[in-house]
Amino acid sequence: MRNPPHILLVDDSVEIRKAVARYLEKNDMRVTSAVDAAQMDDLLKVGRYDLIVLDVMMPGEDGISVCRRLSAKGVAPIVMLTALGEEMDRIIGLEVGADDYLPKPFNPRELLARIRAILRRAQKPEVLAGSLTGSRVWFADWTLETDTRRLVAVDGREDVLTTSEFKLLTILLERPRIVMSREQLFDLTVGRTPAAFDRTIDNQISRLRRKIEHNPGRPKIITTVRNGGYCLATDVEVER
Amino acid sequence: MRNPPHILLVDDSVEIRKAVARYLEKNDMRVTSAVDAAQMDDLLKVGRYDLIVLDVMMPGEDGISVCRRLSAKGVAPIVMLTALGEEMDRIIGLEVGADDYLPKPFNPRELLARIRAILRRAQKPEVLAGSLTGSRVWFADWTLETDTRRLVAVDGREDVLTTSEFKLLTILLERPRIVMSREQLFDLTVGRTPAAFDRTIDNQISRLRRKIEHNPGRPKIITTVRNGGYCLATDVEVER
DNA sequence: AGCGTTTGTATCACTCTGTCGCAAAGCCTG
DNA sequence: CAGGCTTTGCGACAGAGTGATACAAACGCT
Repeated sequence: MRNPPHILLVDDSVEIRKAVARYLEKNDMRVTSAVDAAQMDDLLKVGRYDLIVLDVMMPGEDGISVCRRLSAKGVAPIVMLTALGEEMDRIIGLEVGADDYLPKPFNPRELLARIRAILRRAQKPEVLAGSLTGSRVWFADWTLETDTRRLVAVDGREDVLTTSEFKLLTILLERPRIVMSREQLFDLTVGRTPAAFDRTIDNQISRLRRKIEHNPGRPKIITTVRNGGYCLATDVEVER
Repeated sequence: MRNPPHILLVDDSVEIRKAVARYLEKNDMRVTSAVDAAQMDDLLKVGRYDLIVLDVMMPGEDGISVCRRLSAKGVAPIVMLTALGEEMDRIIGLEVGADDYLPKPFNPRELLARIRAILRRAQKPEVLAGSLTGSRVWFADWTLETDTRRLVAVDGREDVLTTSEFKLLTILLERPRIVMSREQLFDLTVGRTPAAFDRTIDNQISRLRRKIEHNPGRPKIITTVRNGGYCLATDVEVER
């Protein structure tokens, strides 16, 4: 996580925006505010936030709809602010994908505590999120130049990966030692959910192995996990 | 996450344990209960849980202390149950490292919702070898390369373990000299509770022994504990 | 449009793993 | 110590999962 966590606060009330922003800033957080969903979208286009605090009752697109939209994309964890009422049930039911909610009126201290709790939880996976763009990546005895998609071995051998081989390898390199299901890999490479019995990933892995494994029959870099998927079984170092 | 999430419930009241367990189980979760911190520690020694529900008021070590201890080790996310409704205590709960809290009396639906919210966020990617990831493990006269699942003997013999053999062995290596029941082993390898009379683990053990025991008929590394389970009967050393 | 390359689908052989069943081993009772 | 019961070990088998090949479709380049 970047040092002071950056909170995006969406609420139509000036008083609340001011009060919450001041309180959170006093407690080592950065706060950017938006009055409604439209303004929030503009901010999200250009910036990254660690957490979004979202009012349910807003003019224009309401908080529940916004929340459903955002959480599907997994932009950032979301805390909803709700007036006591029926909506709360829906939020508690998690149909919308919020990570927590707080009934109004709330104590800013409690908001702070909840934000911290969520950020703390979100911290772990953060490590994996780094993109490899424009870097050089070392793994096993290969170096991958991510801008040219060229693979260079320590012994001088070299090879160029195709687009999808590269994409697949990159995804694995970003998550070393983590078992990735075929479904996840398909999703991350193609961007869709695979049909049942789709063997595309198997094939891509097979082709990738032919290029990077010393002995493709006994793969050491990309291992198979039966009923699980595939796993990059080496350390990875990124040179920026 | 392993299939149905496994919840560890710690509360000294029988009624609460029963009610909560029944409700959560009805909603596709597995629940294991402990009456106090000591019993909880025993369970944590041999099993893995996706989330811990922890009562604050307990005889023996109290919930706050337990929570501080566990959250420092990052065993699992924690939901605290507190009888005290005042805000102060709630916040203390969160600052002590709980991931959420719920004031008693609570609606089981709400507990379920919060548990789901936390699990969704916590979804830890599966790692092949748990705490042994990326290391080399010495035991008996074998070395296990956790990267490649390769076993190398001092005399040069070597072998490659299958995914489930590897998983099983890893689990045992992480708990040397501790008797693990078939149920626990099944849980940790497959992620579910075994059906009655399931012989899967027996078989896996048998296959594992064929690979690692000098004389599989007289096993010295993995010993059988009648009516107990199996136990790794050697010292283990991990080389990073 | 024509060519080579890349990617998806179908298929077959092989491995892995859960289940079944029987035999062996362990335990208890008398 | 025999007999009966329970628990465990292990071989056999079948079904599912996976790797590799072959081929067809899609793509990109000239």
